[in-house]
Amino acid sequence: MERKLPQSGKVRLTEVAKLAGVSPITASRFFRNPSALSVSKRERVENAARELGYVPNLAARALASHRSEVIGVLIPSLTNNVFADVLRGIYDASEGSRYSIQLANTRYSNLQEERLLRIFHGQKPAGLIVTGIDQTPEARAVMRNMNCPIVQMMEIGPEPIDMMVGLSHSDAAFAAVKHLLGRGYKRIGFLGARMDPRGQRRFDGYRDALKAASLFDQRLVVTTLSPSTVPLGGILLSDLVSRIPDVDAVFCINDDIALGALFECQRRQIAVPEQLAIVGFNDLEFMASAVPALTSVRTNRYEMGRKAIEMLSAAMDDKPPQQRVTDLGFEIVARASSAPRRI
Amino acid sequence: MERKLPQSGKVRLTEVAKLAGVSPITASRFFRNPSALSVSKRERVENAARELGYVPNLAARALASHRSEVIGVLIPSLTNNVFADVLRGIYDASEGSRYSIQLANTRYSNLQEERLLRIFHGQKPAGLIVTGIDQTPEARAVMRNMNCPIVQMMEIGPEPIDMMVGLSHSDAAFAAVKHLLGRGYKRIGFLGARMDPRGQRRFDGYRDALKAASLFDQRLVVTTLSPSTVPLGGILLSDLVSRIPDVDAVFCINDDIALGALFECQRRQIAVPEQLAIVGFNDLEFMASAVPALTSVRTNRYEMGRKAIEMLSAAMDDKPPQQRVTDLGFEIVARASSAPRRI
DNA sequence: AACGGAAGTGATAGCGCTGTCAATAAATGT
DNA sequence: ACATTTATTGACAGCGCTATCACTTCCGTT
Repeated sequence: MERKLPQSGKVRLTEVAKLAGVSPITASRFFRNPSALSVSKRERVENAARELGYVPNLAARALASHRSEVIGVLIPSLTNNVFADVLRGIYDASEGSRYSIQLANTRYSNLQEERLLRIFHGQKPAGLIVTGIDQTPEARAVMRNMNCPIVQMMEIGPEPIDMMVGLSHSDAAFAAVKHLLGRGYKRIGFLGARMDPRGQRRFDGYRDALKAASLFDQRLVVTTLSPSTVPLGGILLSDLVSRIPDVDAVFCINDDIALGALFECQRRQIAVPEQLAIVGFNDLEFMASAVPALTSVRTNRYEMGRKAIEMLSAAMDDKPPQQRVTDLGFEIVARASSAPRRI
Repeated sequence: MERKLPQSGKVRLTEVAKLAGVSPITASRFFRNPSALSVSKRERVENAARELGYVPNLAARALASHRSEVIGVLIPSLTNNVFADVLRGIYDASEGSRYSIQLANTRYSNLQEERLLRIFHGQKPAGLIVTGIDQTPEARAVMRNMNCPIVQMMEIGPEPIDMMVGLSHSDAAFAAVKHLLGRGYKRIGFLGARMDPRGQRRFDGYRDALKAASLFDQRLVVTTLSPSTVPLGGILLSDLVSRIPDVDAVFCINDDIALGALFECQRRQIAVPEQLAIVGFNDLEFMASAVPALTSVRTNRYEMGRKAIEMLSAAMDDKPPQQRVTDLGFEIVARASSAPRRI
């Protein structure tokens, strides 16, 4: 905790330059753009840096160069498995680049999001990743002021702030329900929790698919604003089957709810899929293992994280943007829990 | 992306000071330690800062003060549910403080950990949180050089680098296996994946408990270095029951493996717990929902994250350390999957 | 041979803030 | 009334790095 003593092992760029026999600025260039150096100096600096164990002072770099090498990432939840995969993609892709990730949790709150954006704004990040497409006008205003490339991820929609990578949750839900309809199910319930914007859009897809088949019935919809958990899936299912005994399938807003619903069926001796088909959303790893294996909608979450960073990197390096909106799509992974209905 | 033009809204501390009619250093003090100012100047600076929308330049601050307000956090995995809870605790506790979290993923690699520590070292973090207690001597050397408070979390053990918060995984595993023994199970298998240090320690607890009862049998142990997943739990269980048909219980290295094992039992029509008891580790939310509900070892992960930040904060504010090592303990949550053995 | 231009290098001057210590004003004690 | 703290404030000097521009080669051209 002492700060007065000169740190023993402190190695500055100047030391590296001295050992390499070049000026500090040349040593600096080695780290920014090695190809600008002659081969001989490049090697000399490289060796000197290694020998001394030089670690650049990022604060000094940021101060002198007027830009931090930070990518801000705003996600609504740290608990939700879905974001674990996205974050892994983000961290993997950012590794090796000179950018570091600054993560913040909005907790599904627009106000929190605005607050965090203002904080990021002061840090002059090199890039920004936000979740979803429902930022408030105030939040959008802050972002436009930030003067850095921005990726909205998880979802795609109209009016990107800058760039987008994700999928259409309503299309995906629509396809999942179509799948159930195609397998002969007619009384298809909806189990929803949290009901954040993406959840809402999944509901929209569900509703539209059923309306198109003239099979929509509001009584089949069970939702809550509580966060999604596996136990909650059981509760929602209980509510549905006790009210509507003839329901023959459920589309769950995500896999946790689907798993909870499956367990509840096991508990109530409801045969899946003979008496009730189950479809989830996201295709987490456990879906394939469950008994019966659970149908789900695969989303490319890891890829989404990677792509977000790639799009940002390209923009930060002033590369021409390939496309502002990347649709990573989805895939209905049909498993036993939605086998074709007999009878 | 333009950097040549003077940023329009750039407000420096100097501007704030000028508007407030004080020297820059006084304005600076307002942000570090407002109580050092007279009431009148304090108000003047506060108003000036608000009026101009001043946002401090963190890079300049870090450079001048020789310390960043960053807490580095090293975790081995972003996918593992366990860390989601810990991270939530960390982010929740750090919110509102002036510290920001810098997260990095070691991927269960000591080399990565060393590399990341060196990077952090260059950033002069205000504090550091690392996972586990098995840092290499090199990593420990870097940390000792870092001149900031450090918390090792998840586990406790001898020779803390600085502070520790966690639990004894061997004690917890020992207790879990004792629980099974107490319920009348005798041929207790071990399903292990990843086998990171904490997994190893859980195995140690398992082995010691069985050896104490003279029931240890190496053939009951099935492990792999592959990462834990739910499907893998099924594979491990298959291996075990096909080789050792008379196994009557399994202690799983974590809940994902336990869930996979349960599904495999359902698939093979092995009655749980009548033919095979199952115990997991961590008590993730789904354990209580499963059919039958799965016994597990509850660990206080969220609390662990919070506590790590609290310990760091206290140390960073030069508060006297309460205790260097905090044992958050564990609790055996007995559920149907380890009901007392009949017969 | 003289020239323009590219490639490589270095000198200078800060970036915006805070540590340090000196200076002043106010408060206290004798 | 005087000396001596104590509370406030300011001047100065950098933190470690890089933007900028100027300078030196060393080419290939005409």
